[in-house]
Amino acid sequence: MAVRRKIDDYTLCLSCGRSECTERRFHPIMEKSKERSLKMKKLTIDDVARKAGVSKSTVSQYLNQRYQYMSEATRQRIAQVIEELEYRPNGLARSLKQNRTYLVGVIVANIDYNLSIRCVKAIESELQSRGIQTLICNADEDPDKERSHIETLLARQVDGLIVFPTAHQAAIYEKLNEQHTPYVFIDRLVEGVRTQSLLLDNEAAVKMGVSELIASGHSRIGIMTLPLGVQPITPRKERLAGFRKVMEEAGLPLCEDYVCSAAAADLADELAKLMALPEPPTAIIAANDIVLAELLKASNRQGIQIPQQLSVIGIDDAEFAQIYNPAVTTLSQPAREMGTQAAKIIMAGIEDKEKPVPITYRFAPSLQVGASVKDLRRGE
Amino acid sequence: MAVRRKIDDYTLCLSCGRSECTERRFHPIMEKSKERSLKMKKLTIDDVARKAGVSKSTVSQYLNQRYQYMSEATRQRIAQVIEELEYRPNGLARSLKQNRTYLVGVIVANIDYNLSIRCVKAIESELQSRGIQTLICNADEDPDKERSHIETLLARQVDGLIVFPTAHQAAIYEKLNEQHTPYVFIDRLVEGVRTQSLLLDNEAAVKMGVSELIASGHSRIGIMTLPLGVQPITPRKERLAGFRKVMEEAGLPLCEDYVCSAAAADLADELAKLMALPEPPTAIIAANDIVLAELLKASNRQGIQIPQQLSVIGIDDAEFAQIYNPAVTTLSQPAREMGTQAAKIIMAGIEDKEKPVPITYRFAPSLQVGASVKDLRRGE
DNA sequence: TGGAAAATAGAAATCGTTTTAAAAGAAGGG
DNA sequence: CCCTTCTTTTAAAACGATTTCTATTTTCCA
Repeated sequence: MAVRRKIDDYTLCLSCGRSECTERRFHPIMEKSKERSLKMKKLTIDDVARKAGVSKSTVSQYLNQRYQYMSEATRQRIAQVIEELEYRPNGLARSLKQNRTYLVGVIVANIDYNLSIRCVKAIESELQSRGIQTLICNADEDPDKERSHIETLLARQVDGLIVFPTAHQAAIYEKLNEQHTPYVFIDRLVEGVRTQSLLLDNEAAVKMGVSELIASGHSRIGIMTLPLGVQPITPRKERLAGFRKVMEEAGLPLCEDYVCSAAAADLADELAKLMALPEPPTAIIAANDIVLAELLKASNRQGIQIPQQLSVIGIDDAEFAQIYNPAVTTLSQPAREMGTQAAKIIMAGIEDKEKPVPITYRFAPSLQVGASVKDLRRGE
Repeated sequence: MAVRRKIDDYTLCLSCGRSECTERRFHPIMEKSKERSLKMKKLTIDDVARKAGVSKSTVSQYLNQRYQYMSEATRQRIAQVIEELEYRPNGLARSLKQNRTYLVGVIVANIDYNLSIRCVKAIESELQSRGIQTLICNADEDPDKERSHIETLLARQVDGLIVFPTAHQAAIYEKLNEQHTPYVFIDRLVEGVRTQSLLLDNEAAVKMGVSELIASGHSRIGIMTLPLGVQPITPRKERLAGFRKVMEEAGLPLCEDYVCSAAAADLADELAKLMALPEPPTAIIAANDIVLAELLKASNRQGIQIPQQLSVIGIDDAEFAQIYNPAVTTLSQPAREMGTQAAKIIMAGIEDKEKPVPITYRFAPSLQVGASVKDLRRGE
């Protein structure tokens, strides 16, 4: 044990419970540093200029790769000095003067959705390839946090914003329009705001799900979503509305008991109620990741066999859908593509300085066939 | 359908496949904006000063809440003008002058681990409560990306860095020490670098796992990890080494066939090989999220019954462990606490300007009992 | 060799703040 | 009524770059 506890000068083992550790657990011991006090002088462009024997304007030209303004010799000298000194220009000063930060802010409504993370990864990778850094903020479904993040990001002069909005705060976004800050919405819309948006074709997703169920002989189909609330979040609203419409189009009876919107914590109860009906549904569409998770957990606990007793189709990109036994059939979103496109659009907005026509891009879901749908026709 | 396609001026349905959409799918139509060209003049502190009839120094004092330098009347006047104009100070200029950005960079080795996200959420929330913004970067297990992220973040003058390192690039971090930029490691260590680090007590985790299995009568216990590689990543290395040690301490025979490190894609094969042994293990410890995911998927496909045929214990915080049927017993990390502490430590480094003594904090894992371990004693 | 054009270097203004030191005004005491 | 002593207010110098415009040097050609 001794070895493990000495990886560094001190290694306090929080699991050992020894009394000697307790006191200092979370109180890092500091020691005054002499060097720190005598203010570290930072390297500036002047230092480089002096050492290279040129003016700082020349160095600046070099930094911005305008080599036509200097002789080959100067160029090399500057390069060498920068190398030696390990000089790195101060991004703040640069951005201040250039009025460009090469920063794009991403505000995620809820980072717990797998979709968010997948989109963000795509956004980051696309932007990075263009030399832009991404500042990710999580609003945690709180409109106030969303607003405050926008304020902070603007104060930092970000070049653009990609937003998974939490609510319908049109006023904020109107202001962004006024000051010509490019922004796009992704996954969800904000009512009354004219800008570019990228979303799943939610109705198509529901339709594909229902079709799949019908093809397997189901007709008693239900849907579970999170609560709609006063300002319904786009995907929930569209998926629910889509469900009603699609069922009607398919000529299937829509039983209101089969349509349920409830908070995550209440979904288990709702499921129990559904299954206790004289005529329970034979299949349920889980309108998103979170609903699917609750649904699976609840059916484990309640001993509901999937798909023998209940067929399930999920919408979204939950990782666990593929891992669950049986694998859950889902309608997944082209998250990578959506993120990449969002990034491209925002870059167009930043670089072209032209006002884009508001467009809502709709992305097609794709069916990931699992084994969570029972084929009623063959009585499997 | 018509309604849905007109949420905004244009709504192109990417799922409908109509030929008319195809062309413009990803080519946002731009229109020249007249206003954009006549350069938006940004509101500055001068505008406020002029309108309030005071000097800009006074306004600046106001902005920094040093009200003792002005009369109550001026104070109110400035407040009002700022309100009217909706003036927001330029963060770049501020940071440049103050030599403080109120930005902390977080570099995540791999954002696909649930642990990463949970830590990041905790970090973000702790920092935000102190008025600090978090800039999250994903290194994607690529040391070059890690390095480049550090460079960019430093160029932006972040106040501190929280790093889930990808490899053992000591040199970079030495430089951080030299220039007195506070940073901490989390989840993994970098060999040869003296700083504060926060990690799971990996050995304790393995020990708890093995104990749990022994308590249920298992003795043929295996472990699966991702590849160790040339520069072994801390948790893998420690968990594997810990396993060997703990088995020995427990007086159990350690069969080398039961110890396997392989890439995610090869784990299914490895599992098949293990189960095909004349004496297959009765239990396996999955050393992290990814291994557990592959293990579960593979056993689904290979028809291996958990826990009847094989007991499983996972280390880490995979969401799907609780959702899987049966729920998987895991050793989970106190991610929230780790993140919060990392944030606190980095803030201490930033504010106290004192050099911390290098400490490696070890966090205790906790056992989440599921139903993935068969009790061999009762022949369950 | 003179002079114009091209190449190179440098001075100074600027970006939008903060901060310091000093000026101006008000109040109080003798 | 002048001199202190506070209280308010302001001017000016940073912060670390970029950029424009001018000055200097080279080069080249007649």
